[in-house]
Amino acid sequence: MTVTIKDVAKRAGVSPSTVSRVLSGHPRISAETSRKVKIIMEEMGYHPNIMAKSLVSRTTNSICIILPKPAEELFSNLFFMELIRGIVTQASRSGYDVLISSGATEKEELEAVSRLLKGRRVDGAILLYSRKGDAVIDFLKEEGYPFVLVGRSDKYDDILSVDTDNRMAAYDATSHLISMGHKRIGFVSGPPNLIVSRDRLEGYRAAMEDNGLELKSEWIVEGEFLQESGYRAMSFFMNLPSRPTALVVVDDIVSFGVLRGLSELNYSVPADLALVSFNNIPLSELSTPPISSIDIGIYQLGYTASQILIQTIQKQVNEPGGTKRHIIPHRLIVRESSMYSPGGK
Amino acid sequence: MTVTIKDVAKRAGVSPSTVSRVLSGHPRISAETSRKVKIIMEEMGYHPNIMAKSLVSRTTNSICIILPKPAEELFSNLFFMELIRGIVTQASRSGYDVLISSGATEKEELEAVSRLLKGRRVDGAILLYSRKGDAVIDFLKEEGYPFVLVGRSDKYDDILSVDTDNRMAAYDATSHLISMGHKRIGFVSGPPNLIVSRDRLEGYRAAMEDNGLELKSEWIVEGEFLQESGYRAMSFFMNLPSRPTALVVVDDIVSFGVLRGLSELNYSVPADLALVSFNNIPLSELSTPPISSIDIGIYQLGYTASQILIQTIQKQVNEPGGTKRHIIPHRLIVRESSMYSPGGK
DNA sequence: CTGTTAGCGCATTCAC
DNA sequence: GTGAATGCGCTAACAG
Repeated sequence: MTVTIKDVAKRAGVSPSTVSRVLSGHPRISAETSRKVKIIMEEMGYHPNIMAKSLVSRTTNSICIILPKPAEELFSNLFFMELIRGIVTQASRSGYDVLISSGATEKEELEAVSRLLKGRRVDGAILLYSRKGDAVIDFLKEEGYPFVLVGRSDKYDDILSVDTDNRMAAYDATSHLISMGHKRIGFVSGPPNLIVSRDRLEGYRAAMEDNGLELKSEWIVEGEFLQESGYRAMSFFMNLPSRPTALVVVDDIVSFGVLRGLSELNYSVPADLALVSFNNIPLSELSTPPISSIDIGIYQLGYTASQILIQTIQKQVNEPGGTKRHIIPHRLIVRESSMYSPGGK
Repeated sequence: MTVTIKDVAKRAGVSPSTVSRVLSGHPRISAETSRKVKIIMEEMGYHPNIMAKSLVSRTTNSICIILPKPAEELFSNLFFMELIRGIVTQASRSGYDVLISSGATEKEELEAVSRLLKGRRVDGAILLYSRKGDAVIDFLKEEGYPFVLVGRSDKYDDILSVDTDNRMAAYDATSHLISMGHKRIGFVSGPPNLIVSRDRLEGYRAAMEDNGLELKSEWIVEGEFLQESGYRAMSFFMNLPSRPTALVVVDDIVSFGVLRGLSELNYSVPADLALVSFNNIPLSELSTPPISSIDIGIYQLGYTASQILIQTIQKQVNEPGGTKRHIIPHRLIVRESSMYSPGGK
């Protein structure tokens, strides 16, 4: 049923090697033979067997994406799909296929990665998250497989990664609120075991300190990347004796919860509480009021991750001089949720 | 560097065939040999080469997902990611890998599918959309490759597919509005070349007719699966001499645009215009007001698609008696956007 | 320029 | 029960 090189060769009256040479665009081949073989391949509907090719070339022309397991519902959907789009687009352009993998537990995740890399099904991997003390990173680094991390590792400084400068992004977001005249600014954070939560919190702290503003621990709450987290935080914040007039929120989705919470408590945004969050998902401009957000270029993050991974794979050699950590620039999109100066200015 | 069966065999003092037999759980093998070999495999860190395995077994244990090319921004993100999650989860459980593919144009898409299937890199494919007259479907059907369509084909009745009963779903949504006392009901549709748009429109029409309600062509607008479509539709609808009091909207995302449009025109939902839409994305309950929506079980759609594809692949034989079209049940989630009866009831 | 040979790592015949 | 041989489809040396 399947048409092989051998079949084509027989039909064309040449040797299999010749056909193979035509396929790979070998230089030392007569133009006429090449043309003839190509026509016959077309006629017979020849398609190279990718597996056989990989087996002998010891390279698969494909990479894999490791989806994190947890139930980060909303966050995952919007954020990861955009990331995946970037990765798949770039990989396609470079002639690479993308394999998606996930595991129910961290152990399963590791098994999947191990099977894929050690079984030589893929040439490299992209990790879409950065937890504290991640076993998958340890494995990949130890075994020396090409991989890139979207995010930052707290353990290793010398691994390939693509990231937002989250510290600076949070600094910028906070500074914006300060420049609007806010002095009491709170922070709604994400899960403390994610590096991104910690980096953003740190940036917020730095901005507050640099501007000589008070930093109250009760103005900082931790939660998930879920709207519920923002929702719950509100009943807490608004009952504080000295409540903040503005909030930096770790993710747009959480902001949606914040908005809902405030509306139920009959507070209005931005008059009672101004808001800036992160990621600038498309829906943040559709909420009432539209949310100010730091755009981190998610698609670009994915696109770049794929690019540097494939470069690394093709280079073989790990040149020690290369940049390991790639930063995608962010920018603040100011919308209605932060357009208010307290103190009646 | 790589450990092969041969290496293990040499170290264990047995033949490669024996090791292979242990690997595949062959029955005629002495318990002791089996144990010994397994230990050595563990010690040496043996991992089967997936490519070599596929080459000889003529099966890859992987399937591919074809992402549609267009820029269906929001729709894609939320909807497809959920679908993918369902597919990947089920495939993993069945021991299958999932490959994601897309093309910039329909031609590229076809090339990718062809390369993957004909090149024997995957055993089957899942199509995530259903356009009118899709060339990819023609190809897959003609060549006899296992595939399943998430959606419905207008051309073939006998292909494997997983779908919502969109006609009935729209009928239900419309009936709900009618039962609330609405008589002038409009419909905001999606791209007319997508089957889903047409099915939902048809269900709306049927419900209107069955209830003896007038069906005005100016109450129906077509657009994209984007919030802009809903936004634009509003300035049109609300300027109609006899404007509808309720709307069935083809997708939640479009409803977001509708809400924004109405709020800018100073109309309120549901008092001035009641709303029901489809897909029940997580954010539909977060908007103000929360949107009534038909939940179509997106994750389930993906999960089922993967399941029947893999079943088909493993069965080899296409038993003619089997069900080709699988319907995932939907249900209406009533929220504030439709909780209003016109005429002051 | 072209043909011959020898594997890539594995599974599946056969023999014994 | 186990070992030896053969081939999956292809590429990469070798020779000419």
